[in-house]
Amino acid sequence: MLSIAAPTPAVVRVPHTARHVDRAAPQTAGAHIAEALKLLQDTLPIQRRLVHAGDTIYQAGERFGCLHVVHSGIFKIITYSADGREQVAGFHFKGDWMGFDGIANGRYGCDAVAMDTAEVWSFRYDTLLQACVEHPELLALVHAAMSREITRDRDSLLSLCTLSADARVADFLRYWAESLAARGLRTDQITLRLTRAEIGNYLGMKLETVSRAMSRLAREKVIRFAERGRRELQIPDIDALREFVQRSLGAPAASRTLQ
Amino acid sequence: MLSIAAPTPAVVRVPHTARHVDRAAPQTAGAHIAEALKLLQDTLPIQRRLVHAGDTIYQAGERFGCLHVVHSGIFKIITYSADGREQVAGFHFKGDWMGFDGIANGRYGCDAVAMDTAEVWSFRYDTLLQACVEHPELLALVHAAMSREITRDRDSLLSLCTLSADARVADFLRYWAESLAARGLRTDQITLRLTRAEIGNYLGMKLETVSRAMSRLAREKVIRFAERGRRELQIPDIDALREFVQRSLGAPAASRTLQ
DNA sequence: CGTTGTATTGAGTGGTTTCAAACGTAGTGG
DNA sequence: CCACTACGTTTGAAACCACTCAATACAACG
Repeated sequence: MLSIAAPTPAVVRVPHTARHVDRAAPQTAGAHIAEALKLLQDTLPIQRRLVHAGDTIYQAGERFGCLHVVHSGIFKIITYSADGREQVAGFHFKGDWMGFDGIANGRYGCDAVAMDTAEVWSFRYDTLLQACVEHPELLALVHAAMSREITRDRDSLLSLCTLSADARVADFLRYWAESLAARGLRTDQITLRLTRAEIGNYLGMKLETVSRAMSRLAREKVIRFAERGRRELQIPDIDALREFVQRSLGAPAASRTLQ
Repeated sequence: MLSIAAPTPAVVRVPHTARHVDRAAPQTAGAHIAEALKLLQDTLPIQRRLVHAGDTIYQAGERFGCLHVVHSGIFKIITYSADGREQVAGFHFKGDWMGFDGIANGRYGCDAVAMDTAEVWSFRYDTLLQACVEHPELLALVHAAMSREITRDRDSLLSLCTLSADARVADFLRYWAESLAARGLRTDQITLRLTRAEIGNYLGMKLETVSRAMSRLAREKVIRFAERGRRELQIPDIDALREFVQRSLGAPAASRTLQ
């Protein structure tokens, strides 16, 4: 009997809400990240690179040799299917690593593209491994980053599979705002450097659906559009986004749960 | 799975051992996996565990301490959202590692549940790290496994976001069959130890939709149901599944591409 | 043989997509 | 400065795919 449906966690579960809120404390926000970057700086030969919006750090199929850490800016990850479908697979903020997917078969499996002016630190994978022998903290850092990426991917999957279009957009904005907050960046006035089409691609819906969802979110005052264009928006209260997701879980064709 | 390039591994190779007889294999199928398991056996104190269908290896929230490698059987991974939604997030076959998600914050982020009688090898993470200092191949093994998991998660995302329900089911069956084939197991007669509800949960659709999709696949002779029940099925030709996916890409609401 | 859990199938509803038009913003050059 | 263009966004109406509800069928088990 596989009783999957028991929703009451037998063990202590760490809600992702708690994780991020901890780091979002005004002073300590981004503290780990700063430490991590410092550790890298102290133990490895770094190749710094400044890039502009649209520049690619690496491309799918390219020979793997380096791992990359975001020092500033935001990057998007794009994967391709064998038949050419393209998919925005994730985003990487300050302190995030990129390129892990290349380790297994010696070639990168996706593109990493800068979304604005950014700085990235690159390290040769083999020298990184060597340095890890003397500095175990370094290895711990890498493993934690990979672990987080796996967890994050699963969260995306969960959002995709269980939420309606509107809720998915809300959840995406929550994720984006929290990612910024965790790094001590402003969340009340954010500028998405993504088109509706890209957001839709990432969330598995069409651009019109994204647009409609955001209009609805604005109508319900969960987000607000800035004066300028519809590209920058304000998120007065991140919890309001969470509540919106909860609300939309009740009514519509949402419950894609087991049983 | 990118069509782009030949996968020549740049990572440290384990020397070929003469004896690695994986039962019923086209010679090389499952060869690395056998090697990997042997390496583990030779370098680490293993805790072997036999489990039955429904048994959990670890649960979300439980303190992280061990990594686990599937020696036989198939496991499913289940994640939960803060509000209790549950999500089948992936499957692990022979040679696959489980538990990476626990590294980052010291607690597992999901459940790992056996789908049939299975054997799992468990290792304490800290002793694994120690062994890696003397055996760099071991570290390469772990990193490759994490890397593959990240890539696999992205493939899931891509399938979810760009394929119709029917195509998603076909793609899932292709993935399942290939996972078996890669380990030298039979693919012409497979028994899914999943309910339609679980498949639907994994693929982001309802059980009825899964059922209808499979009926359609059977009608088009891409799959065949065995005499017994509708649980075991035959896949005469894996490429037929691939072609079905391609076919369904042309017509319907499929092109969720950018631009 | 009834019970239970799972699978199949149909009919109707509804959420997303599709198609289409209009609007806003930014950039360019007359 | 104002066309003019290009690109992205918004919004509407209709079509479609997947979901919901419901009934039936099937297999395993006590």
